[in-house]
Amino acid sequence: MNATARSTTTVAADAVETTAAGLAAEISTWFGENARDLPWRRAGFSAWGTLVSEFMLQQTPVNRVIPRLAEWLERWPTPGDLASVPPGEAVRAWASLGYPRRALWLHAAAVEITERHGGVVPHDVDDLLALTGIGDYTARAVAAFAYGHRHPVVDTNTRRVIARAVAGQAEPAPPSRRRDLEAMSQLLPEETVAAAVFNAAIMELGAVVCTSRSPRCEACPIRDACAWRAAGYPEYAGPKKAVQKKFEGSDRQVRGLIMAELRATHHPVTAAEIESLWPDAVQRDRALAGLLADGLAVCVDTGMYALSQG
DNA sequence: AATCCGGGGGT
DNA sequence: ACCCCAGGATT
Repeated sequence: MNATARSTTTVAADAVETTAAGLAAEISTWFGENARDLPWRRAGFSAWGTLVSEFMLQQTPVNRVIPRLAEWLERWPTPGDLASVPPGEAVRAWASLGYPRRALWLHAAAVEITERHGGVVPHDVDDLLALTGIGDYTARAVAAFAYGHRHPVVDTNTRRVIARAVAGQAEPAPPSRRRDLEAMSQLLPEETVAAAVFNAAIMELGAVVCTSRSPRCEACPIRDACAWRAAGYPEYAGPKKAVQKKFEGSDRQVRGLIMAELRATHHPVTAAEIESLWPDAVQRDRALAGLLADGLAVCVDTGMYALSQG
């Protein structure tokens, strides 16, 4: 059952109206009064800034992104500025945001924007999707937030809010591009500006109120319309998410140690220095080989490694 | 559809 | 200890 299907129910005057339009209006009003003051919400924030922020926010929490974003935009205020430096500089400046190939991909996207789009971040979702490292979420987020275009934007927060408020389930089903966009389209206001606001508003609600664990339902603007609440907060019955392997002792940890060493120095790192980072030679070699294959590290001489020079 | 890919903070 | 985080690419 979706919000539209429940819309025939007459509700008390002070209750949240449970039409799609009513839900969107309530969430957007709440957002207007409770939105966090984030850099990418400042007036005049550039489309390039939005794109950089969205890359950084791919699996890295807001609070860790903010300081790096400021550094990046001061150093590389346009795509052309980033495109003009070696990719290794982007990887170094990425610091410990995690998943450093995002830095490589962001650099590649900057080059593509410079070469194919005259240095202007494209408006068109398909043009954005064609850029390295930009997928379904980021393409729509840039089009909607940087340029105000009307597109459904679906991130993990949005998926969770819809799963609860509309579908009455504790957690969203595994991501499905078509289903997720369809569900969000049902809620998205027709009017362009209202749509852009709502895209941000529902994400914010999921980020600060309708959180994955310990949701703050008492502070939720649509608690009276929430299907999950109405159903008595049933537990999630769908397929279990795969338990991610523990970080300690993983290849990812070893890759991270090597990358930290490469970032820390401005001269090539020797094989001996890399050896000192991890005792297991097989795993160490596998990690280094992976970094070389990914282009995150390069072999500048026999047994000498560095960040990508260009 | 499943796996891989960092790192840090909340519970 | 375990979970989660404004995901995307690859197989």
